[in-house]
Amino acid sequence: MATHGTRGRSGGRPTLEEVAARAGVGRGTVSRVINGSPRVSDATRAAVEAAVAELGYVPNTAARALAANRTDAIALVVPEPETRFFAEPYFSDMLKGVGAGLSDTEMQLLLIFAGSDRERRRLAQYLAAHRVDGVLLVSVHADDPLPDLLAQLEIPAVISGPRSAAETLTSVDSDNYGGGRSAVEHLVARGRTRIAHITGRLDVYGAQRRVDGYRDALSDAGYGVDERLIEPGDFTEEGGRRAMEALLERCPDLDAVFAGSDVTAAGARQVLREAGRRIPDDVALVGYDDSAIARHMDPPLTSVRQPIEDMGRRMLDLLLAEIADRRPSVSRGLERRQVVLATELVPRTSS
Amino acid sequence: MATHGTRGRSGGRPTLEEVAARAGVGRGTVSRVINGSPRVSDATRAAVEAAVAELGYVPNTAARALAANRTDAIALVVPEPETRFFAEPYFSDMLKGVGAGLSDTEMQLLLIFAGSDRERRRLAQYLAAHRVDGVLLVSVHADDPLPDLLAQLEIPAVISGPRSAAETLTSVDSDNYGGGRSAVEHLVARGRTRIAHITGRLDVYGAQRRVDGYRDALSDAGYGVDERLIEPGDFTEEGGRRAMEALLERCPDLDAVFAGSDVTAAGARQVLREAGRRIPDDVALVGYDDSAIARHMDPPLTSVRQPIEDMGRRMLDLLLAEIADRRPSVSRGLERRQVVLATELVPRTSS
DNA sequence: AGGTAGTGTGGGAGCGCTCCCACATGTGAT
DNA sequence: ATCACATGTGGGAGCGCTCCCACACTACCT
Repeated sequence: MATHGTRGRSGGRPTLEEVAARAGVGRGTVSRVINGSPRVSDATRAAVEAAVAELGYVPNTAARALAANRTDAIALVVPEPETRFFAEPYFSDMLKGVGAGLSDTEMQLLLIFAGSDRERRRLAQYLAAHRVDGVLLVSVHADDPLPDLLAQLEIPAVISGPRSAAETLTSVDSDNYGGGRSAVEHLVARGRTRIAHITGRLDVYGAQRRVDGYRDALSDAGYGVDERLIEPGDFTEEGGRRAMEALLERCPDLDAVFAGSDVTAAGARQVLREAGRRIPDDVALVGYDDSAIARHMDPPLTSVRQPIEDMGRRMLDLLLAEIADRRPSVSRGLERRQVVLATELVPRTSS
Repeated sequence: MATHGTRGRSGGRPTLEEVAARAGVGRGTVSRVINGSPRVSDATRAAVEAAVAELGYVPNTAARALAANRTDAIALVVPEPETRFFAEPYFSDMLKGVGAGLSDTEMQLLLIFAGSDRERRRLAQYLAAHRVDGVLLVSVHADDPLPDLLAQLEIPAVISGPRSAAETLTSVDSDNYGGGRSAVEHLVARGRTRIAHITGRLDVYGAQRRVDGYRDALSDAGYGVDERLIEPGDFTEEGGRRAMEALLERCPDLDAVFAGSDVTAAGARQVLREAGRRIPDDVALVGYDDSAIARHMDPPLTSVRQPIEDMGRRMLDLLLAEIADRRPSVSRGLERRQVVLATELVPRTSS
């Protein structure tokens, strides 16, 4: 009997070995049953399952992780301060989609914020320790080093919104170009001719694509693109206000505004109000995201809906597939996947 | 050379053994340095640290967890659907406090929602597998079985808001009784005499305590307690509306309302408006939580502030202490701790 | 000189799994 | 009967740590 190394465990949790003894089989067989291997006879499987139930056996994750070199956990990394995470419905919707997909799985989801430098260092450490099998990365800016770190560590990752047209990571995105187009086409159809655009942060690729859509739709409609009607914003309300003020001063004759986000639109709306412009009579307003704020705005805001929850779901599926492909089985260098989901314009009374 | 069990590791991450070889010391010594044991000479420590840096060594968490029987992770369990979590600033503030405290630590925080039955089963499984060293439990109702499960599994836990006066778990709470009192005292000082109360969910102990404070403050002020002025709510806006309607019908002469939460106050405000009562001229209104909504309400809402972020911080500290006390060292059955933090009335124009 | 502490240090044993080789045993084709 | 091959099964080895015992060495007392 080992008087050694028994370290205070007092008949604690049952182990595989104990289940095996109880079921009258070997350790390997129990492991096979637990992991759903088909190479077990029905009778044996039943016996093992009975033993598991009787003993209340629960696998020891640490031991499994050590032996199998995997963690059964993935991380949702948000390279933003927590405040933004809670303020923007984008993130919570995405989380909802991921969570829904995860509930069919044994996988555990970790939510990691990497807004500050300190948090980023922690994250780097965390990833270096391979404490997750894969990473979902949302809201990444063009110059973010995180994707490269992930690649270097050979950690499967899926990104929401490619960093550029040449993105190497698997990505899921909504059709920002099409979304931009549809907003403008809608305004054109409503008879607007002087359509301004307050962009999102231009170091976010999706924001650029919306601008592209805006330009092309205007060209296609036969209106030229007046560069003075384009003003950079940053997705925030304050940014929307500033941009709207600049636009109003520069082009007082504008009759429509396509804002880079609903929050931006809210900022623009305030300035328009203060300037005595009625919405939609004098100026039509279209937002982006179709978040709760759009429905509650006065007047309700026309907005371009992104299927964010679906995006989360798709990201998860792709990540799980990539993780599965790295497992002992064959590593058939998957082609890189870039999934793009359609957007949809939701018309309301602001336009 | 082992041709066996080498399982595809191709000069992967360095191990303790490799660091030891590099530094010219034994495995145990490296472990001691990594874990900050004082029983290492300065020269040896320096040599090991150099080797660690050169090799870029990062401890394998799974191996550590297996050998030491701990996970270096704690969970923040929210027994609510995710939607509520994002909707109520209470949770995000608490998360902020916990996160701040955690950044000084090696501990990892997991956010777990247990709103649905399915999620609760998953959680139970998760806890049974001892995948966390401790649990922070927020927003627990009186009949929740979770605390008992935790106790049975002998997992250290700290609860925000005791379930009753006889709470056995370590808890951190704000002074709900005092908060209730201060709201009423404030209204009395403002000359109000017919003060109604829309309660919170009464299966939440804190909501009961606010009622107690309300009653005692009224008694002390020399006004009796008119039971008809007390109407149960449930912390929601809709509940506030319903309660306010009932109150107005039953006691049209009321001149003040103390609501169980800011959101409830928002609901009450709507009904008061519709009934043609001016705030604060006809009816003074006081909320609870001092959330963002209080500042943005029209008119700005007087509210009782709870130091939620501090509460999160304190909960974390207590949990870490409890975890530390279970470690190999002496287990000196700590006295149960019930921490109560002060609340503060923030007067605004609604009263 | 002989104890008796206290420091550092090395390394064996073991944590509870997964992986995989070895070995049955059971088919069907030759 | 003989070989081939699939199907089940047991158990050794090893994942990378922590814990702790054993054994130096050094002091500092008797």
